[in-house]
This record gives sequence, structure tokens and C-alpha cells, in this order.
Amino acid sequence: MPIAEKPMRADAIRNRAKIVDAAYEQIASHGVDVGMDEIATAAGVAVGTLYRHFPTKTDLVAAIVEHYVDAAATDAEASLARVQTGGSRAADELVEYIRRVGDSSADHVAVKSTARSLGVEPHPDTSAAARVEAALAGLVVQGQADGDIRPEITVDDLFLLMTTAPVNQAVEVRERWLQLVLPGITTH
Amino acid sequence: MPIAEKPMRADAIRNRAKIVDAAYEQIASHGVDVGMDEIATAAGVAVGTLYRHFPTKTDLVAAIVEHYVDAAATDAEASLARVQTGGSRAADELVEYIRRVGDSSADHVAVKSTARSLGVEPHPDTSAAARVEAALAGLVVQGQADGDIRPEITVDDLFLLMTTAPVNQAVEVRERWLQLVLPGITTH
Amino acid sequence: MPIAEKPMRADAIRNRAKIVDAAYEQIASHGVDVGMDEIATAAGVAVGTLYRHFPTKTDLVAAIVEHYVDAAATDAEASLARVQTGGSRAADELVEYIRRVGDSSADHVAVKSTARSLGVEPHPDTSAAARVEAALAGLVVQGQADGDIRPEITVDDLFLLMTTAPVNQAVEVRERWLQLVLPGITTH
Amino acid sequence: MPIAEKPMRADAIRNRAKIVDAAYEQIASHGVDVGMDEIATAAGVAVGTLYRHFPTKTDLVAAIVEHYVDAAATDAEASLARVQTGGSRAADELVEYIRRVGDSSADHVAVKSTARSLGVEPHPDTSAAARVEAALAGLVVQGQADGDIRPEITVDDLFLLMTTAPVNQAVEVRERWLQLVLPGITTH
DNA sequence: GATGAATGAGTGTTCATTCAT
DNA sequence: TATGAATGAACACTCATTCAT
Repeated sequence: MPIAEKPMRADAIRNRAKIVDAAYEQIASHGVDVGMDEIATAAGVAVGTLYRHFPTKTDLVAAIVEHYVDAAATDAEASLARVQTGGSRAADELVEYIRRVGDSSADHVAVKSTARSLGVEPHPDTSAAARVEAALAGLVVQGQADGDIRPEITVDDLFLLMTTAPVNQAVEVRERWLQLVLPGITTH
Repeated sequence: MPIAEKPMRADAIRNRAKIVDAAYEQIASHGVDVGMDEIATAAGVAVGTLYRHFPTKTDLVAAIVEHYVDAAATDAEASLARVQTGGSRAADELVEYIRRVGDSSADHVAVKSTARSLGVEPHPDTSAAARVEAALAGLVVQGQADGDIRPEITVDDLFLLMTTAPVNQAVEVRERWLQLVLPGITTH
Repeated sequence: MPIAEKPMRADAIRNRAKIVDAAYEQIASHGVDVGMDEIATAAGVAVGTLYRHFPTKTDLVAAIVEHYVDAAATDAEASLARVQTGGSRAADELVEYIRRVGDSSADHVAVKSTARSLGVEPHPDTSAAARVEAALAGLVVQGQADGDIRPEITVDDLFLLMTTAPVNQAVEVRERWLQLVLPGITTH
Repeated sequence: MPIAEKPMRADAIRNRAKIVDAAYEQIASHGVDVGMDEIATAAGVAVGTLYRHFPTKTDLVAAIVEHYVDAAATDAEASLARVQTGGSRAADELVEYIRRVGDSSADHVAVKSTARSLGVEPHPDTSAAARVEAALAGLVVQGQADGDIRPEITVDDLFLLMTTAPVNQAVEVRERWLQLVLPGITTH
């Protein structure tokens, strides 16, 4: 039963979003070591405001990761939906999904390493993470029912592979990695 | 025409070794951002000494990486030797080698990311790196001749996988990763 | 079109002044090599504050020099004013001015050499420097019209002498130097 | 009555000379802040050797200054000799001497400021300084007897002017300075 | 609530000097 | 005695965080 939180003021919400976006952008393009001032400037607010929303740099990064996971969750759910409506095959969606996750991280080099370097848990117990898990589970089960995915594969296996994907490398490298890794997942 | 380098003094050699060891240890356990002072203290020398041996933090990290690659090279050559003397099967040695590399890095969390974060080339054109490459090439060729390794596999593929191995995870996780990845390399 | 600069906060202005004063004092009495920390302490602020106002030691010294030149400009203009209102003779004012500049620098040994050693231009194209030049030019012209100043003397000549004055010596020495140098400027 | 000092070994003397030369060169061209290591390297010895000869950087600089004063002394004595043999007029020699001192320092920018910045007395009580003084005294007296030099001028006056000469400026500037300063010394 | 000035511990690095070889 | 490796205090500068306005 959630504690009733006073709703944020409209401009505070707007600021929060601006900050997360700017921080994402800055950290992605200049690495974890961008200063808080730089992030604040990029977000068009003062440092103080930034600290009002995120008491710690770590908190800010955690928010970014959550943001990122959230997008991934929405993506995964869309994949599952396409399968469930008969629009496509589960295994194909799974492969495409892994590829897309790698691609999107690739544009934003440092986010993952950032998260780790600041001790942010890779899989925070967010609802977003849970949503990814649920959607992928759906795809795996269906893929196995189709006989396309190896029966012993679990969602954790997929997480393991995705968290070790060579995100900050050229497309060809990422594609080659996918080809190397696929036989361990699929049945053919 | 050999370059006439004056041999280092005995104590200087000892210090250099102490420094590399301590730096390895410190960076591995506390991340790249350990201070040079901390490293020096851990090595039992003064900062100045550290800087006499490595004019820059980057130089120090490069030396550590080289040290690490060197060990990996010796290991790979031993594997190849065992195969060439008929002592064991190339594919088996390859798998074991990958596992060992993961194990050894595992104790020392951050070294690889460290190297990258400081702009140290992952594969500096060291003789050590060349040695690893040569030995692994030998294993791959033999494994393919044996029909154990997929014909399209190259040494670069192995590097790709090894550099994305989940080094900083528990044994079981690393083992699971190996099982997921193996089908992409071997023929069975 | 005036550049819209947000006015500094009152306390920031106060701090800036405190810093310039303290830096002047410290550098003057202990030489250029006083640490920034020492200057900060003397100013009663933390180093960070010092760096917020002057991003570089060189910037700080430049500010000090400007401060100093500014005072000299005001002084020179006062001299010229006295002459123009008929209150005194141009040549006398000139001599007194040179003496005063020597005196004021004398308390603060190293400022000039400091400026030079940090690569700060001796005559930055500040309005202050221009003001000194204009006022001295006025005095020189009038002194020549009076027949007191040698006709070939220029403002640059005065600068040359003033920048070579023995600022860090005892009064008597400085006075003797003035007597040695005067015949080259005046007609008697 | 000097204490009998054990004569230096031949190679020690050679080293001392090499060091002073190298130090002169280095400090002149790179400023006071050249490291002792750099000086030692330039002199072809190890730092330890340098420190055996000069226990302190200040001592080394003092030695350089003495070296410089020594050359100036020889020069001054030659001037005096030319006057005494009737070869030239004292006042002319004096002016030329001042010009030469400025010139020679000019090649070696930082030496004087160096000396001062390290707290080396400008007129160490060396025999060399005494020789300069004696020779200049001879020139002054003769110049005054000739009616060319103002009667109130002393050797100290000359020192005062020479130590304030704009040594590190272009020839034209130095020449202009000389013209400005001459009327204070001569009778015409 | 937002601002941005102030804080101060910490960083990598230098260099005069000492001392074991 | 000469060597050059070791020392360590000092330096200019940074940046996450706090707090007066």
C-alpha cells in the first residue's frame, strides 16, 4: 500500500524531466565524469535545483538507468504484443530485441559502465525491470513452444548476454557478436 | 644493433615490481580512481618513486595491462604446446583457456575497464598481444582441422567474446555464460 | 548594445575584493610563489572560491596588476588636473608622480616581476593603462611647453624609467636613483 | 689570512666548471625554474655530483652570479687599463662599459632576476665585486678629473643604474635607456 | 522552490634534496 | 667520489556537495 505522496508541482516535474534528459545526454557523450555543474547547465537549471531532485550523483545516474530500462520495457512489451497478435514469431522478435538494445546503448556509450562504476545495481528492483522480465519471459516461453528457442534458456540467460554485449563498438562488431551468441539460444 | 640500455639497479627493479603489483591490486579492488598516493603507499614507496617509474597514471595502467596480457600470452602458448605434443585436444584447450582468462580477471574486477577508461589501447601492439594471437591462431586452426571448431571462427571472434566475458561475476554466472557462448564456437 | 551581464551578488563582490587585496599583500611580501591556498586563507575564503573568481593563478595576478595600474591611473589623472587648474607646474607633478609610483610599489616588492614571470603583459590594453598614458602625455606636453621637460621626451621614455625604477630598495636609494635620472628628463 | 684548503682534485675542478657553465646556460635560457636534474644532465653529471659542489640551489646561483661578476671585473679592468695607457677617455670607457654590461646580460635574460628571486645578494662581498668596484672607481675619478663626469657621482651610483638597466629588452630600448640616463652622469 | 556562490577534501604531478649503491 | 633512485612536502586545480540569498 503506497504512502500518499504530495503530488509534484508542474514545473518541478518539468525540471525533473529536463534534468534526466540532459544528464543522459551529457553522460552518454562525455562519460561519467561530467561535472554536476555541466549537467545542470545543460538542463538549464542551477546545481541547487539539480540537487533538490537528486540528492546525490548516484541517485541521478540511477534515475537515468531507470529511464533507460523503462524504454527497454516498453520495447519488450511491444515485441510480445506483436507475437501474441500473431504478427511475428517469438524467436525472431527476441533476436531483434537483443539487437535493438545493443543498438540503443551503442549510441550512448558510457551509460552502462557509468551505472556500474557508481555502484548502481544493474537490475534495480524497479517495476520497469519487472516489466522487461515479464515480456521477455513471454517471448521465451512462446519461442520454446515453437521449438525455436533451446528449452534450457531462461530470461536470466538473456540478461546475462545483453549485459555483456559489446555496446560501444562498431555495428559490424556488434552484429558479429550476435551471430556468435545466437547458436547458444536458438535450436538451429 | 642492440640499443645499449644501462641495466636497472637491483633495488629499482624490485621497486618497479612492487609498484606494478600494488597498482594491480589497488586498481582491481578499488577501481581506476584510486589515488596515486594510495598506490604508492600500498607499494611501500613514496609517490615520487612511483612517478620515476611511470611518468603518468596512464603509463602505470598501461604497464599493468601489459603485465596481464603477458601472463595470458604465456598461458596461451602453454596450451598450444600441450596440443602440439599431442597431450590434448585443441578445442578443449581453447575452452579451458577462455575459462581461465575469465577466472583470472575475475579476481581483479576493474582492470579492463580501467584500461579503456584511461584510453589505453585494449590490444596495444605489444609482442605479448602478438604472442596471444599467434598461440590462439594455432589452437583455432588445429581445432578446425579436428572438426571441433566451426570453420568460420577467427581469433578476433575469440577476442570479442573474451573481452565481453562477465569477469566480475560469480563463478556460476561465468560458467553459465561459457555454456551459452560455446555453441557459437564449436561444431556440436 | 550593452552586454547584459547579471550583476554580481553583494557577497561575491565583497569576496572578490578581499581576494584581490589578500593576493596583492601575499604576493608582494612572499613573492609570486605563494600557494593559492595561502592566498585563499589570507583572504578568509576557501580555495574553491578563489578559483571561482579567478580560474587561473595567472588570471589572479593579472587582476592584481590591473588593480595596481588602476590606482596609478587615478593618481596620474589627479596630477594632470592639478596642473590644468593652474595649481602646480607640470614638471613638478611629473617628478612627484614618478616618486609616488616608486614608493607605492616599494611596499609590495614582487608585484611587477610577478606579473612578468607569469607572462602577464606589462601594459595590457586596459583602459587603465590607456588612462595613465593619456594623463602622462598631458603632463609631458605641458612641461615641454613650460620649457621644463626636454623636447625629445616621450611617455614611453617615462614608462621605461618607471619600469626600471629600483622599487624594492630603501627610500634613500630610490631618491638617489631619481636624482640620477632626472637630468635626462628635465632641461635644467 | 685564508685557511689553507685542501686543493681540489683536477676532475672535481673540471666538474665544477662544467656545472657552472651548464647552469648558467640553462637558467639563462629557460628561467630560474629549471630543475636541478636538468642542469645536472646538461652538465653531464648526476644530481648527486651537482649537490656535492653546491649544497643548495641558491649556492649554485650565487656561483653563477660570481662567475658573471668575474667577467664584468675583467672587462672593467681592461677599460681602466686602456684609459691609464692613454688609449681612451675615461668617460667614454665608462659609457661603453655600461652598455656592454647591459648587452651581455641581455643575452641571458633571467640571471639577474634569478639571483634576486633566490635571495642572493646583488653585491656579494666577493673579490670579483671588489675588482669591479676598484676599476670603476679609477674610471670615475679620471672622468671627473677630465671634467666629463659630474663631481658628485660615485661608484655606487653606477651600480644603482646598472642593476636597474632594462637588460631583457630589445637593443633600441636599452640604447634609449642609456641616453636617458647619461645626462645624470656626465657634465654635458 | 530556485539560484549560484562557497566549501574543502582530494587529484595528479613536480622538484629540491637525501642517501643507498 | 660519483651515481641516480628515493623521498615527500608542496603546488595548481577540480568537483560533489552545502547553504545563504
